[in-house]
Amino acid sequence: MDPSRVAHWQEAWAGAGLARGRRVPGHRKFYALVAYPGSSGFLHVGHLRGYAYADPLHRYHRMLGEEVLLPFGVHASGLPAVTWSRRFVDGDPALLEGLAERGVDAAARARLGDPEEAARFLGREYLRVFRRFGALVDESTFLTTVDEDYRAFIRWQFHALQAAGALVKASYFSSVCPVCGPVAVDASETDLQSGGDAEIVRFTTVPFRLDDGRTLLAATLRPETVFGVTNLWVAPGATLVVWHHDSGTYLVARSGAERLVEQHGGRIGHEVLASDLRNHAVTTPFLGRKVPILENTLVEPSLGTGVVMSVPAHAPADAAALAGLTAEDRDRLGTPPLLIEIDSQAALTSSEEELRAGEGLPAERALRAVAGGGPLDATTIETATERLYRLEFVRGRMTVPPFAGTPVKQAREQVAAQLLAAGASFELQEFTKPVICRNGHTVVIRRIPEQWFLHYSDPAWKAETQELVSRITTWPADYGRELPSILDWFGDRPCTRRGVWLGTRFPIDPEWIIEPIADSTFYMAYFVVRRFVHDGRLRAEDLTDEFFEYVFRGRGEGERRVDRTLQDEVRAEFLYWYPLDFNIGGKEHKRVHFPVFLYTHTRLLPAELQPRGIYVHGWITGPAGQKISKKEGAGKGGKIPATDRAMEQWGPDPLRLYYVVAASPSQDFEFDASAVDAAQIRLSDIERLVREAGGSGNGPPELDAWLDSVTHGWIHRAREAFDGTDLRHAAEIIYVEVPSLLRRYYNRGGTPGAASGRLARAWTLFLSPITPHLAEELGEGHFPGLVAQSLLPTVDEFHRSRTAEARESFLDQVEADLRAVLRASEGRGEPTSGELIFYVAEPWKATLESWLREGVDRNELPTVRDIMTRSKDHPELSAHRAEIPKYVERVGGLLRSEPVPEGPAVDEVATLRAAEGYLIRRFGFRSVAVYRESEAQPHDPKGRRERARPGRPAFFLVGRSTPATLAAAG
RNA sequence: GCCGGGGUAGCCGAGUGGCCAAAGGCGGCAGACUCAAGAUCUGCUCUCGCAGGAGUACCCAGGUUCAAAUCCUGGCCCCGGCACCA
Repeated sequence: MDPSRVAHWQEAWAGAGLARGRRVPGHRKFYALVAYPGSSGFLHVGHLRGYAYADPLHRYHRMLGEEVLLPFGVHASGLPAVTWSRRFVDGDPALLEGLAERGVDAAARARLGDPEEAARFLGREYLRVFRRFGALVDESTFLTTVDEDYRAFIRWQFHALQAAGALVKASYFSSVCPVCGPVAVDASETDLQSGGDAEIVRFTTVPFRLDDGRTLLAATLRPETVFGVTNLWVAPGATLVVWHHDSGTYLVARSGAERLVEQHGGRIGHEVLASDLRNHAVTTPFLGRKVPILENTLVEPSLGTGVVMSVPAHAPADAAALAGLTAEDRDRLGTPPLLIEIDSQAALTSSEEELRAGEGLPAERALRAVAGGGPLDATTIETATERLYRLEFVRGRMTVPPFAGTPVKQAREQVAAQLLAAGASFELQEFTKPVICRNGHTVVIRRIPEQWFLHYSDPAWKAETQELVSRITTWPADYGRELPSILDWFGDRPCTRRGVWLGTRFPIDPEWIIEPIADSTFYMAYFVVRRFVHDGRLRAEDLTDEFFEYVFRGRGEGERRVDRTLQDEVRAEFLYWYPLDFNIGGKEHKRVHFPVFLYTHTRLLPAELQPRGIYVHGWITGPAGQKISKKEGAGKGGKIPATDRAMEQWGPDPLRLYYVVAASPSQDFEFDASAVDAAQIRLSDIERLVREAGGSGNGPPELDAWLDSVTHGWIHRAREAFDGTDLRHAAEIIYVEVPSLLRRYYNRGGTPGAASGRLARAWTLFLSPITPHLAEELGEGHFPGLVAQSLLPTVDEFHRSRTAEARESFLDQVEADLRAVLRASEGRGEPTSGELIFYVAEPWKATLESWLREGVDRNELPTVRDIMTRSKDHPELSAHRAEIPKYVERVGGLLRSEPVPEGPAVDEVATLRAAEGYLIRRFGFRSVAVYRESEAQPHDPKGRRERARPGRPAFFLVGRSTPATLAAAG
């Protein structure tokens, strides 16, 4: 189609007010949305995927005569808009180029230094892109989460949650930049310069008392090995510091002390040289043994506390370090105690067995297994450690009292708990690598003493949400099975932050700003209200708690200042659109957004207003499956085109079809321009087929009947697919199957006429949900209004003829058989033309096959003897007694793997005769003759007629090489 | 480790007990059209086959079944999430 027509149709839809959701009492409605995007940069084609599902679904429902609403907003909360705005101010070249491409003028640019304005700008930009993609978004819903009315809504939401007991206060560990405030440490590095992939490790610190009352704190991930400590390690020449906490005096390395202060308070005192401790001994917890403090180059003072427990029996690094000790020191250690043994019953993998081979301490054996006779370098030690830790953690049991027999997994927790309970032990969290914030500061983990949480661990709330999960529909269904375990793990989440974020001030304590995830859990309800604000019928100051309590929950009298009937109207509107039919979002939402969305709804609304469905889609990735982000994706020359470039190159319809068909919705897929090309070609092919299909004449009646009948079939299946939100399957029917049906109609001798015109009309309508522009173009002049606002055809408009379908299936089978024979001979370079003679099976064979089929269904093939006996009562069979045994032998085994025949019997002779011309055209035969088996003898030099089966006529290709003639020629 | 999902033809990717030698796309081959290229259309694209068939095949090894890509057991390998991240 002419690309310039795209804008024309988009204007036509706008002009008809199609996108505007209307409440029509008595009409069914469909309300679904795409989880709103964050305002972090320009979109690339990957971001269109959600709308590639949402818009077709809405269009489908609209064409069922339902009222539909597809809202749009932008999630401006948090840091992304702040960062983007700062990048603008800093003159980021890619960003400026993006602005230039979009023709953003100086006046508009002047506002972008304000993060809130930047968020609004990006929101309008996204809206423009989605509109250009053909999505019918109701723009009266458009909002950002930093609009005043939205903030009023969020304030109500938090008051309501508090009243419902959903907010609690507790202390909390958070990643914080000491200068800029809290940051999110995650791979997207939205808030960070580097270190987004850092993980948090939780050390247990184990206290070892010196005789003078001071305590060394060793940091460990394996507190259960405290029973096997032979000594402590510190770095050679290390300097420790004193950490004063409550009444305790602890010795640790400086960076560890700094972390302890962040996480547990206290203060750092004077320095202590580790060499001064050289001749001291410390007392181990639990056992009270005296062990020495030794130096070891493997100790990294910046990790943990810089003090390490040595457990030579189970830690390869410690075992390896023994070799470096003087004989005198080694004597002081004594024999390393064994604490853990591997369950002898456990079935070990070969790699696990390998670790245990040989003699000596477990750590020594592991070292030998990994080193294989080679040197004990750092990598070897690390690998041995990793493998032994895993083995003992999974399969090991403690051998020392009081934990003898306890699995290591449990012992670890119990030891840590007992140490903590005894005091003088602390949990110490740290990153596995340095994390640097956007402004270049090192991010730390800090304890925040008074933090507000959403109390998602509340058993009653969780149970209610689980109950909701059991009722909702998810796509893919796997996600529904996964959700209960996600909720199981779901704990309290902090819902406020401090820092330079965008968001809404926490109404209970305005010092805080509500955290971005927490302010985007219930906005689906607010979109309905937003339309009234947009239309000027409500003002932000009207939106009080009383107002929302009434509108969303029917409680109280509402807000006095707002007109009563207006308030009732808003309430009615809310009750009309709710419950939400689908929340559509990328798979990144599976573990946070979707769960909290469900949580919030269960707490705020009654059962009948709970969401009905969640639709999860995968990502569009760059080459090699790389996730693409907004900041890198749209760059020049990349494989992932910017949205505008893609729309110019292909237009929206090929992209929309590509998205729907390219992969299952839940799959990620790599953007592939050549596949969009293919979609475009397919669409122009379809356009031609539809345009050529019109006409008034009739084709051969049996073919027209077939075309109507298969149209009945595909309409039924396409509707079913849409109803089940299986857009991909629907698209396969509409864009792959229908054209091939129409082509077959023509191939078989149908001509453009009334029948193909009926199909084309129905087809045009079904093209509309996924490729709406093309559908309008094809429907222009053929429908009273726009195609997009027409009703889809029903199956009743097309008569189903099983006879016609059976006839064509029969012919299909005949063709397949012919092709198989021709293919074999083509390979020998034989000519394909000649005379074709059919021999149609006699009815007695059908009777015989039905008997055999009965046997197959009972899973016991009748014997020839049974058949012969039974045939005595059937004259038409007994006349062929001589042929029966051979036939049974040949066909009996085949039946099992053949489909059960269905549909009415076909008049094979008449059908083949009617298809003579077709077969001549298609295969290039000189002539085609059809005989009943019984009359065929004079025309059957090779005795082929015996092969005839019901539905599978025998045939003979006259004038072809045969073994006999070949032999004669040779 | 825990939870979840996987390993399908040259590639991507459908497919959950028989209609599966396996949709669709890409790539490849042949033919048509064309001065030619491109585009488009048609057919083919595991192996063998002097007749509509046979053999082998959906990570590997076993098993259940009349029948397995599909169910079960074991193994090897891969991916995602694991908590505050929109």
